[in-house]
Amino acid sequence: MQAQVLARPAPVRPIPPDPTPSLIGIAKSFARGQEIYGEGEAADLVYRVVSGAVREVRVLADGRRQIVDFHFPGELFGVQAGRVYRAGAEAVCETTVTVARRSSLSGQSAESLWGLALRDLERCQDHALTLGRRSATERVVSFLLELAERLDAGASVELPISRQDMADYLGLTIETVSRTITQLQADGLIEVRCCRQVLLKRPRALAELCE
Amino acid sequence: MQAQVLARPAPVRPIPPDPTPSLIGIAKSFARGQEIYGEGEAADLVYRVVSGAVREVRVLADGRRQIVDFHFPGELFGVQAGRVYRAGAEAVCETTVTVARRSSLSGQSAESLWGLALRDLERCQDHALTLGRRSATERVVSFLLELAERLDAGASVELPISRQDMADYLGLTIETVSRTITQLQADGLIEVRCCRQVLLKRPRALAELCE
DNA sequence: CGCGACCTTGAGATGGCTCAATACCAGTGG
DNA sequence: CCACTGGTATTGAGCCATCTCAAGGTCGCG
Repeated sequence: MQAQVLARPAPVRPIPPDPTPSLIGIAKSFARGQEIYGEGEAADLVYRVVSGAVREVRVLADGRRQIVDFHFPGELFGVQAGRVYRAGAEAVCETTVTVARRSSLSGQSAESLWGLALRDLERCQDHALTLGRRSATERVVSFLLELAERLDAGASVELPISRQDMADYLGLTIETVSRTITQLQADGLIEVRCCRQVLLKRPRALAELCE
Repeated sequence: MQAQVLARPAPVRPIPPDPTPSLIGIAKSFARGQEIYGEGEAADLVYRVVSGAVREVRVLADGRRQIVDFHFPGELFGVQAGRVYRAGAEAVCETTVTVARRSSLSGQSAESLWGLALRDLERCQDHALTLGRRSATERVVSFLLELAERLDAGASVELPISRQDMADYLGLTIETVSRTITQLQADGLIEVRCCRQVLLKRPRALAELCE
């Protein structure tokens, strides 16, 4: 049985690393779990995470969920090719964003906007590889490593993300995620201080696990 | 046992629907299966399909393959955020493309390039939903429907794509793809004339199957 | 203290995988 | 013309990774 000191979402430091185009907008806050916009709504606004984290969600008619991406401080989201959001966006934890009209992007250089979309695309393709071809263990490990990198967290990762969100991102069930984490700990590869704080004890070995 | 009149790839009509930026380049042909560029190579060229079809492939160290996207006539591919291709590109069948230096894109408008990347991204997110949350039957059906639409093929889809490529795109094995198609035919939803030519007999029912 | 949200663990079921055999077709060479 | 080969597709049988269902634990909060 696992020690379970804290079931609250870990705070995410508001560090905008700003490789994205500057975008002035109105600040807005969302509570944990709150919807920022819904699938199918008119996509006339674009957003940028200031602090917290955002999930982009696609849902099937029968309720199956797939999180297609997370966004962390400094990142832009809500930009669409069409006039409607293809995925919903929700706050993963207490989150603040800035909002701007989409038209306010037109002044940006082609390079910067295009680069942003391309980076998202590449991350999505990595994700597709994970979903299509990796085992449960590989999925969880690659997720932890990706998160450590994106949050610039070193070896000690504070998960702003629940087991359910991990499962919905990784195409697994919550039970499988939980069991996998337990097993990784039993193997000495990670240490789970509390369920939202994970220490990557053997990053080299972890990286080898997923390729 | 299935009639199997033809195991050759179906030809893909060279119909560039040209919503993409005009891009003059040198024409080049590739044989079925031939590599156009490899994962990790310097990404200084961009390509456009003239006829045929192209697959973008990510491969794990142990050989597991995931096709992250297909490209059909008129579509651009090979554009990267970084300086290196993140996925390899291969000709699915006899294919001709035009090639240009990446720098030749800089004259294009922000809107058009950006829109292209965003469309690819949205398709990739759909793909992630399929890989993460749909059953084998749903995957195959959504693939057939997507292909019918992208090839503008109506109800009679000529697959330029082998069972193995379908499997590698859908995150399944070739056996599962084959069994699924057999079952769809037994259910009267499709008719397989030869293994590369599929008739969607009840498109409505098929669409309902995957959402 | 009791409730609700979240997480873990166990036992059994199952969808898709693995391994193996067979079939079909195109091309090649005798 | 046939035999043979290699690439592709289909089918079957058994297995296993993950899912489902169910129970219990931990924490934060009213």
